[in-house]
Amino acid sequence: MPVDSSSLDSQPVDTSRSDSTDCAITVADTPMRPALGRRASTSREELISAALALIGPERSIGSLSLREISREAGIAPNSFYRHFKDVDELAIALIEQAGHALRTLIGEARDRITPQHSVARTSMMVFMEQLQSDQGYLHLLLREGKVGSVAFKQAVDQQLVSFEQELCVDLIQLEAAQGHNVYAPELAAKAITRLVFSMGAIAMDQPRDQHAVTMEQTISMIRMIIAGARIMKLSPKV
Amino acid sequence: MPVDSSSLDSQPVDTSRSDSTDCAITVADTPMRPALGRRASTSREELISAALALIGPERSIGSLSLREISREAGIAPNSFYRHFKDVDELAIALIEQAGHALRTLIGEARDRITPQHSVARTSMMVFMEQLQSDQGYLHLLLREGKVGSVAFKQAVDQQLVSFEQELCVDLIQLEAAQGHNVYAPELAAKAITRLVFSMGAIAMDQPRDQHAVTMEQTISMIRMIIAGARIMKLSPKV
DNA sequence: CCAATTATTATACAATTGTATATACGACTG
DNA sequence: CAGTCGTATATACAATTGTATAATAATTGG
Repeated sequence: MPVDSSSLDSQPVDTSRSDSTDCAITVADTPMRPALGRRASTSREELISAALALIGPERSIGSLSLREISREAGIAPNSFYRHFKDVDELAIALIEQAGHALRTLIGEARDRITPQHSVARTSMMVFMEQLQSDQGYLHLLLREGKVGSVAFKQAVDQQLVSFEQELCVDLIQLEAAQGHNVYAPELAAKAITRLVFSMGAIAMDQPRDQHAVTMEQTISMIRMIIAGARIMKLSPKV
Repeated sequence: MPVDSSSLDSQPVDTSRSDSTDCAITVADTPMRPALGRRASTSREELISAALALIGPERSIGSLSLREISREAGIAPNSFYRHFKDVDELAIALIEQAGHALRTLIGEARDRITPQHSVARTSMMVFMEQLQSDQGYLHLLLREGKVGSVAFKQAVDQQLVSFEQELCVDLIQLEAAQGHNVYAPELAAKAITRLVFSMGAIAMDQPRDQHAVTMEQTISMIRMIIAGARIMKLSPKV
């Protein structure tokens, strides 16, 4: 509980310009002046991509500070509040955006499924493609699922559930087309989804030349699940 | 970059005792005196359990500060350094302890496997038991796997790999005892392990009365994997 | 074109953090 | 008993954080 405090905030103390009655209204507005007052209002998206730019292998969303994000976005710390109540709120928006983008992508890929490449393989290929050309996004869903506020975790989970549901539909349809029928397709879809995300998270911490191996492993695992689900449809007791 | 600073640290400013030349050597050592100087050296374990006490649904290890942990352990912030270089180093120690404890527990449980209860069911029961009587520990391995420093993530992953290996041995043995033979048992074991941990993490964020459902779902998933692995042993093409 | 509104800013400040420094205590060694 | 060494502490401090306040500029509506 500091008693005395003449400490200034923000940038290094510049005694030449502070402590004067009118401190900000410098006469000649040099082009370098940070444009006090109003500015363009695209800041919301800028904040989101600033956060996206800051997260990395060792930085999770939860470890980002409001000031850090604002700094990266090039706005004053307090401007943050105009767009989000919290860092947490931004995090949730980010997750929703990531989930949506990724599902769109995988959805498009699934429309291109050919008889040569199974559902499993095609989906995994898109998934790993995304992982390698990490524009960001995928990281979020892979690793941030289990830490953070309740609201945040729910947001992540909701995205995963959406994946499960879409996969479930495809699974039933594609298996039917091959004359198969699976036991508890929603469970199989959940198992596959969670497994793929687990394995994806593993891949993220691997050197890139191991990705192919991990991908093949994952495809084998998916096949086990599908094969098992077919069998269990025929005789649920195992 | 504060220029002036007569601010004191720690507790609220007590002007009656600071700013004197000898500030700490109070004459009469009242029994309440915080025992300056040396103390028992069990502090390392105390720090670990202090950290364990602090983590919860909304607090991950990475969000704990050195000072917070020290406070909880009842030692001075700087004493922390005598035991760990970092909070990260403590986190790794904690993970290793958790993994060891849990594997011991599940190992014991597997020795009690009966023909009535499958491997899957027995292991899951122990797992969920641990989850419910959350003495801590399990949380760590379930949710902290993918955020934090590289070293930390490796430590968590190493524990999971140990689980996989033990499960793999059991899997081969128990399947053989039933006259079965599985395809790529190490992959099946990995799939099961990762799935169980994923589902466990889901359960942690659920109300307790849903645990039974989640557990049954997980067991079904495990059966799919095992059934699939059996089939694929017979004809690897699916 | 002026007033009201709104978005953005600068400044401030208490809290907290990690760590540097010096000091105090206890236990062992002689 | 004295020395000294490892372990703990108190104090200090700069950095950073979240947020409160008030000022300022752009936009909008009349």
